[in-house]
Amino acid sequence: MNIASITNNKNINLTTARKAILNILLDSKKPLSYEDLKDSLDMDKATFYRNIIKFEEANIISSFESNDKKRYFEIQKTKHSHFICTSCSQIECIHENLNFNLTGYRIDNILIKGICPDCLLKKEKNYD
Amino acid sequence: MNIASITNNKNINLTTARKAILNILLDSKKPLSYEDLKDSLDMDKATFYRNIIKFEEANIISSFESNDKKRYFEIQKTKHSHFICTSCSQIECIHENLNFNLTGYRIDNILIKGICPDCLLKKEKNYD
DNA sequence: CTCTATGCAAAAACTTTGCAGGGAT
DNA sequence: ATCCCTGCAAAGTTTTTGCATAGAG
Repeated sequence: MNIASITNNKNINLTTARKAILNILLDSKKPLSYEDLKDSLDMDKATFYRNIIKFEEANIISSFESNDKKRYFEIQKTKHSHFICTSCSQIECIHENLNFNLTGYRIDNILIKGICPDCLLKKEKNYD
Repeated sequence: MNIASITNNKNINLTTARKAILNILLDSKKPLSYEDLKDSLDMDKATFYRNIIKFEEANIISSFESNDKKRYFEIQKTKHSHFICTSCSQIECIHENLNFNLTGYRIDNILIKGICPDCLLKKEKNYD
């Protein structure tokens, strides 16, 4: 998987800025926020966000808001869902198949919020 | 279901402002944003948001960000998930049981993003 | 040349914080 | 008397917009 194949037939010029964004997201194992990305990116935030809008319109990347109120971006290399711990704000990719039938809907991504096993254990220790 | 039973044993004084917020959310069939609520609420936004933080800490209400970048609040009367259409931004409550086993996790709510049947049909008509 | 992409600065949208006054116990 | 709650104004955070310049085809 490479950025040329991703942007193929999508009407997206692969500028230096766009390549930089896509390459980092492609290499990353987890979704990244603008804050995570900005030090590695040599571009203005306006350019970043404008390109993000383009990528999302073209269904090249997807984003979701995490517990820390920041938006996280990713290229979905394989179909997966996300678990967000509302206690420690950790984001986990869930590769288990979550199957349910919402007939007629196109499902793009699934966000599950709750408490992760680690935080659940800590809670038990503190309050029991 | 009433607000007194909801706040029972939760260390939350039921002030006028708090009753107002909870009553509206309790009556509503769908999640509401601050913008949806503000005209019906006679309080400053600071008071609103401070109380929301309290309610969330007490697990009385939950919130999620929708496609319009706004935060939507609700009291979960019955366990359900939400579907957000990234095309028309509509929020739907999904009462179907989504079953998968994430052992060790506490799951509080599930957000599904995609395209709703109406928007899918419109897309087909425009582009086929 | 024309169209698209970029940087910079300013603005926008939503939420939070500081502080001082009010109310309840 | 203390503690919690509130309003107002100001600040904070993330994202978007306007405008002028630079670059690609």
